[in-house]
Amino acid sequence: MTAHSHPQLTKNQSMVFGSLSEAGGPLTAYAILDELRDDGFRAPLQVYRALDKLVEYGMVHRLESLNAFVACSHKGCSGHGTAAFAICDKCGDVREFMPDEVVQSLKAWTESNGFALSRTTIELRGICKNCRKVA
Amino acid sequence: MTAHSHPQLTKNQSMVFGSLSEAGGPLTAYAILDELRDDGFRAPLQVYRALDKLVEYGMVHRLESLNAFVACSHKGCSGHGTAAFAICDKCGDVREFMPDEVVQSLKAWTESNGFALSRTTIELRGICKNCRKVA
DNA sequence: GTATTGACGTAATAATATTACGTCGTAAGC
DNA sequence: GCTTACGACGTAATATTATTACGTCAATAC
Ligand SMILES: [Zn+2]
Ligand SMILES: [Zn+2]
Ligand SMILES: [Zn+2]
Ligand SMILES: [Zn+2]
Repeated sequence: MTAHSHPQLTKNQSMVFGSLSEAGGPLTAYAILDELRDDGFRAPLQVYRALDKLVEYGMVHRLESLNAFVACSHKGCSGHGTAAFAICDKCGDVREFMPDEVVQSLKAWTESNGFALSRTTIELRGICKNCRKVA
Repeated sequence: MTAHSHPQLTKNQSMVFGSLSEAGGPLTAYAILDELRDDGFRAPLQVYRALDKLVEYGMVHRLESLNAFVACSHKGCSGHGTAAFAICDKCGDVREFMPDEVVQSLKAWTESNGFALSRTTIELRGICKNCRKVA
């Protein structure tokens, strides 16, 4: 499997990914479980196992500050560099973006400090443009 | 209270802050609770309430990717700009730094996207310099 | 003095995540 | 063919993290 092909998903992985894609926003593991109960899901572990793989494949991102998961906004994506997330505390909207400069700058820090980087979390909390207008 | 003075801490807040300072690294809320049982702490809420205030005062930071808390490494600090954290997955060491360029760059993004930023999480996971030497 | 406020104590519960153990199907290895 | 190894799965139990609810108390504001 190359960096730009989808791995073959199992049934459970497909269903979890489908659930997240349809949602169009972040869901917690237990919210996904509830969505999929009618499809035969019975236990959290079924969800967590699928999520582990989907995150590994780069198709789903974990939002640490929400304890939630979101489908990658890059459609058909099977992995890309570090992403950042702007999370609206009012409407829950999540906007994924690729902050290249930021990543470069952090990389420079890790290199000059001998830190072997494996994973980066960048999450911005605040109020999105839309919600500010409504205010 | 100014941006650079310590607020007067309550007894519980002092104890929680003391516990975190002594630890010299991240602790979960329940680890703090265990530390403080001999001092009369009985329930999680006592810890969470103190942590809420300490985080508000900028004396303690929450590490989202660990669900843990760490005393600000800037001694006597009562609040500063956005910090970043390099977390070693081997030894658990946490290094706090101020990535000014990164913060500037993220700020630029928020401004050009109409996002009203309130809080920023930047956490790097990997292996620290020391642990790489030992390997 | 009374009302408001903020910190506190305690119990109960909710929400998130993992460990443990057994099953099944498939693909190698021989 | 037989066996072994592996990965995904099902289920139950449990661990870990966080919040809600409700009452007390002391300090301050009016
Ligand atoms: Zn993505
Ligand atoms: Zn919004
Ligand atoms: Zn700090
Ligand atoms: Zn280390």
